[in-house]
Amino acid sequence: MPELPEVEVSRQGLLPHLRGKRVLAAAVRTARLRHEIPPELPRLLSGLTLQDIQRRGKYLVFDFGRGWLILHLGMSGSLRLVAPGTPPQKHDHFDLGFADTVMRLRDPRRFGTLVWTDERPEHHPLLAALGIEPLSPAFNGQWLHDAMRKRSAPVKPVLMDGHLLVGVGNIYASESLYHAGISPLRAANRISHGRCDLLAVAIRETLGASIAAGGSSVRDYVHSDGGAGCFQLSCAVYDRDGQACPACGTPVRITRQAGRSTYWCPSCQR
DNA sequence: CTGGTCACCTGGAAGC
DNA sequence: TGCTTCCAGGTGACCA
Repeated sequence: MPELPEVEVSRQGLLPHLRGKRVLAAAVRTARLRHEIPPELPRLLSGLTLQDIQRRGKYLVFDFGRGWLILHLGMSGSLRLVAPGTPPQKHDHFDLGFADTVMRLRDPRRFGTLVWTDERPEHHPLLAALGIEPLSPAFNGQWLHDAMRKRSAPVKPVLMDGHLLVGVGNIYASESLYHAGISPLRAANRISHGRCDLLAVAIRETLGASIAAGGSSVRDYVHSDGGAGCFQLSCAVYDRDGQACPACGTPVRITRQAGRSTYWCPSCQR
């Protein structure tokens, strides 16, 4: 499920409930995620106080001052807060237990990741090679134009390359290109400066609007079933194959790129 | 280096 | 109803 907005909404929803609290117990029920959850994790976490929760790309970093828990939700992961004693359900793989609440990780497809590090997390192999944050001030059209200069692949899969920029997954790649009026089939290095400016703005605004939409229901998101809250923003083209483009009415087209579905308006996007 | 394909895993929807 | 097939919001290993 999660692209950058969903991860950020989770972070914002969890932080006020967990910051400054001490871990009473942690439990690993299923160790075999994408990377094996270290068996000693409960022992390492017990007694530590959660200082902060940061986000890097689609990763959450739980800062315990002298160690960091790095978490990725994969395709199907979600975090929720449940009352202590709540029986785990199928696919509830990990608990981080505090005195008054339990943060529970559910991930049916088990593409998620949960690792511990003693070193600065930005040096961890999972995070060290990540690209620029699209919501940071340094990300703009000029940066994008430079970064894509040597990329002759279609722009859509290039936008999804986490080594270039983080957080733009399959949904927001399609949506951002639509809002910028750029065809997903266009070679990344054949987009003008001016259109890179438009694209950078579209990426930032698409992500930002989605965070804002999810953020308004953050409490529901973490406290209820954990699934729905942040997907209220309707998409213009994503998952709308054959439906009318909101701007011109042309049927939205679906194309396969690098194994992923791309949705776009062949009339508005050139 | 770059770009495309595939595997990892489960579950829901669609097709027969 | 029940079986089969396809698809899903991520990532990195592997190959040409």
